[in-house]
Amino acid sequence: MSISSRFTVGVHILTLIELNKDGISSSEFLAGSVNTNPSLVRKIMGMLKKAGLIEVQPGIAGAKLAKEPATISLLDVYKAVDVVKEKELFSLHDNPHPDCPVGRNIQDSITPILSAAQFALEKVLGNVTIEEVLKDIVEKENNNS
Amino acid sequence: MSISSRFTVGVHILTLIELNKDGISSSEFLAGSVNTNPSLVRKIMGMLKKAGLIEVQPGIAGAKLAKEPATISLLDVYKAVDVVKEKELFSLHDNPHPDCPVGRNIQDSITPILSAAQFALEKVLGNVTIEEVLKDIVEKENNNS
DNA sequence: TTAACCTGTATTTATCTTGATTACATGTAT
DNA sequence: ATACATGTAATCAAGATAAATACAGGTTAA
Repeated sequence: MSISSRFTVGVHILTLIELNKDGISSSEFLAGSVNTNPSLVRKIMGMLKKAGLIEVQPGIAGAKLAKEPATISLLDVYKAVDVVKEKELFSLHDNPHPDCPVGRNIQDSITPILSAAQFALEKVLGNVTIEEVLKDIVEKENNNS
Repeated sequence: MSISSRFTVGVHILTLIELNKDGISSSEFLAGSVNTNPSLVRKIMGMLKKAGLIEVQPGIAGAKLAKEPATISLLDVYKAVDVVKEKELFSLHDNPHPDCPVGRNIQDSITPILSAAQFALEKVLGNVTIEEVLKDIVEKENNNS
């Protein structure tokens, strides 16, 4: 199992909007770069908008970042597109048997560990911004020219 | 999306095998505590056996840990039951468009970040052992008696 | 040896999530 | 009024999970 590509697509979208800041980033334009359909892009754009990361208006082509790219972390995107519910990255098996010492305590025992693991993952994502991703891409471009 | 309960069920199974070390931990016994069916338990037991974490023999009832519980980490279990493939916790969207600077570089740019995040998660799991989980459960039992 | 019981493994099925696709209502601009 | 964009819902196929069933093969005890 893996985390929905909505997350990485969201990062892709935000990065491209910033790179194309002087142009018009319509859902069709973005979908072309991601290689998916405009509807999915609009759906993700809706989530990013709701989270206050981009500005889009009905009827008007193009999206812009709502904040400086240096202030948007990958964690912001991760949470915006709702790929993993709070404290639910790991699934527990329901209704372990209460007559067994392990059964009646295992969930309380391991939940903090699982939360810590999830938090460690999120912390890494929180330390990287859209600006850094874009800068890295620009560098890669320069090295290959 | 969430990570299959095979992982947490695996932890449950190993912990109970150790707690019940003087008894016989058959698949039916374990399934009763987990509250699932013996077939699923045997399937997971097969994975744990393959990973060298438990000892089971065809036809002979009961499983035993193959190593000291202090030497089995949750990361060992996580890898044994194969819930997340190597470097594939996050999914990337296939075939971004090569004519776009973002499209042709985004995957190389964010893959190291995603790997780092996944590694951070795994590190937390690697720092907790079955022995610690069992000890915590025993403590919880004592506090509630 | 026979009967009872266990593990190992395959298959089937229902359920859920994802992502692709289509459709269309609503908003904007020329 | 026409053309085009966003917002959103509905549908669909594909893939994964876990429950359930079945049975082959191994072991033990009577």
